[in-house]
Amino acid sequence: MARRRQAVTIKHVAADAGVSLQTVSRVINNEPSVREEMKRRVQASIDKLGYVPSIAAQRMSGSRSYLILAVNDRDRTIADWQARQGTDWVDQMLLGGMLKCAEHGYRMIVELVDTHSDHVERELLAAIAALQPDGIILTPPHSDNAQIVSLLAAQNIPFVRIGSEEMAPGIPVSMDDEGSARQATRHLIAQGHCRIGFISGSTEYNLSTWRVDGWRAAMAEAGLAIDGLLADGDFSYASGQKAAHQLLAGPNRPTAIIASNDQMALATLEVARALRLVVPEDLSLISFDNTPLVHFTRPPLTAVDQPIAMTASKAVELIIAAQKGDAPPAALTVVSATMIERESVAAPKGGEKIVAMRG
Amino acid sequence: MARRRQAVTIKHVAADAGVSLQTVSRVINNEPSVREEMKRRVQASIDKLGYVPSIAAQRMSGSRSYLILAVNDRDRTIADWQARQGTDWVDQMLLGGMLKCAEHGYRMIVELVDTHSDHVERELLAAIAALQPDGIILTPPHSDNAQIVSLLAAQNIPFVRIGSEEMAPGIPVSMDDEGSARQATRHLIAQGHCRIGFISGSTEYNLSTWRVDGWRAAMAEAGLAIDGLLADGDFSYASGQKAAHQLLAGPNRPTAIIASNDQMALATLEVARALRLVVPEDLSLISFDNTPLVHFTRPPLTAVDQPIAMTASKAVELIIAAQKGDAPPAALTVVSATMIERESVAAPKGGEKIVAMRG
DNA sequence: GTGAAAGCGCTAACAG
DNA sequence: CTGTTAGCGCTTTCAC
Repeated sequence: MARRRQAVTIKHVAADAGVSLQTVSRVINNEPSVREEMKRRVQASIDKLGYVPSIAAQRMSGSRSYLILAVNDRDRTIADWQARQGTDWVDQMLLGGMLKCAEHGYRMIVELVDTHSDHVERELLAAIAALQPDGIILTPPHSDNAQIVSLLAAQNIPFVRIGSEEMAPGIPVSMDDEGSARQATRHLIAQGHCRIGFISGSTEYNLSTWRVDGWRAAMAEAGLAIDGLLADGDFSYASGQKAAHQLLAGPNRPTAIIASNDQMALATLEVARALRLVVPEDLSLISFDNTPLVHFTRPPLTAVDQPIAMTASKAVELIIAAQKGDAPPAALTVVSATMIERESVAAPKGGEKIVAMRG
Repeated sequence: MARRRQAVTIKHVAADAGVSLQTVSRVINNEPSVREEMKRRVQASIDKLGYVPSIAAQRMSGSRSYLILAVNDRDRTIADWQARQGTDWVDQMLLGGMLKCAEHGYRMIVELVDTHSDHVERELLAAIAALQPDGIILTPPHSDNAQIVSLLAAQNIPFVRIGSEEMAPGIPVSMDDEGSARQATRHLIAQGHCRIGFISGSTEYNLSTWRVDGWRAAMAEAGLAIDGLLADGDFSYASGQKAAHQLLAGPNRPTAIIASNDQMALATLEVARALRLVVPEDLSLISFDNTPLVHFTRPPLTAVDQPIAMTASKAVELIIAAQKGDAPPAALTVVSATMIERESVAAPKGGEKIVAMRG
């Protein structure tokens, strides 16, 4: 392949505008110390020649690379892509993150990294060395991986930890998992439910714990018991089936269930159907994440939306700010989740409803 | 932000191994003219120091950037991401393309470009100037956009046109739309269907035409009439509703329908339900693309899978080969699609079946 | 086969 | 405010 060179460089612009390279550079980087008239003149040449700075050259000379790495868990991401069940985490990251990047002349590069492997360090370091990104966005379960976090801190590279609340190095951005779990639980309580089951997610993810905590808190504040109402899952469909069975097959079953993700909610729906329980008449159901599949179930699921796009967008903003030298936010950044009401929730049958209405 | 420099550079490796920069460079690029022993010695230092070449520096000195651009239509892509209906085109591109890139030390960057706008050229040129990618993957409808194609050809940059069959500049890779439409139609004919309706896609996409052609060809080879059996859609749900209505509401309606994408198939399913037609008993249905939603409909849809991951992977291979100087394939590269059978197809009721069985 | 020199496009540091 | 100088890390000549 022929060796391609930059078609039009800063030199051409400088020559065309009759100024030094430096002045052009200053205009490009929007530095204050340039006269308006100069600025205009240079900008005219830039537009005329269609000049665009080479990020490789910019990076070389020690400034920004205009690259932000979005680091996702390799196994889970690939599994999701292959399963084709509609999990659109990466798309939502791109939607929020890439578009925000574009606004500022940055690009987002998706990078897959094994959380588990003993060569996490090597993988990450290699990506950093190769790309020299201006910032890194960590997603669960990386966000609270001590090894990764300390490595990044040592590299002195701005990074955001999505879905984290730990005040470790890097900027944590929470998606308010506990709050939204509480909100969902309260919603069911307000409908008159007293026995509300909860299916938890993989303990590898801290957000699993927070979601359980939110449910627990809401139940407690309403003075409701939770014995036998918590079932363990791991986000997989199979684990959801098992958990739903455990919750629904016995006596004194819950009148409502919250599942920690959509796959497990789907599983619960199937188990309910098999048990001849009609949703929402016999069983109300709320799921977490609000991935595309919630539209297609019968009935469509009321779900807590995981605000990934918004969070990714926020993460990019925080990184660009950090890059500019701004201090990170003092308080935890929280992007709040909202619950999308569909058709899987109703008041419970029978007396419970009345009790609640009186209360 | 502190100015970050490459932690370990080629210099460190050279010093450690006691050789010149040049030799290290040769080892990195796997050039033949290095003695085995030297190579081993240098490699040992590389491993020891954890050296990874800086892509920016490599790019600067005129060699590869190890970056491949995957160019998608901005409006459509963003609309899909926002709609959250499970369209996973980008994911599948990443699955196939990014993983193949990783095998060769490349990265894939997703880029969104407006097909329509008058500044397509500027957008693309800007991306090329900024990133200096080693290759570009064009997706429909860009793949047959003459403006884009000639621009890229002029840039002397290897590019693949996915979903194209035109022998224009760049390397076309077909997903065999006509062939798979023919296959789907034949499948229905083999089940005994004689009146097979077809809902076409947006004419902005050439593949829409090919899919129609495949259906037409299969109908013709079976000696079946197609009058009143073709309805125009544009890939949207709404257009699918309209087309399905047109096909199903009149007299002498088809016993089977092929929709040019999943959204329109979904719409057809709803229209059929409204018309009290049971799928597949009263109406067989085959859709195109096989996006996640096909799992979740009632019944799950038999669908022609669009082999995006495989195609993206192939595209990356072709670009890397071109980059190395290999000649592009002489013949059109075809990644064949397969039909995934689910539960939306059955033999038609009544006489038609018998006729077909006799034939 | 290996090494030394030059330069890719840009910016940081310093002059003026 | 603007221009000059010196690299950034690497690969390409070209010598040896």
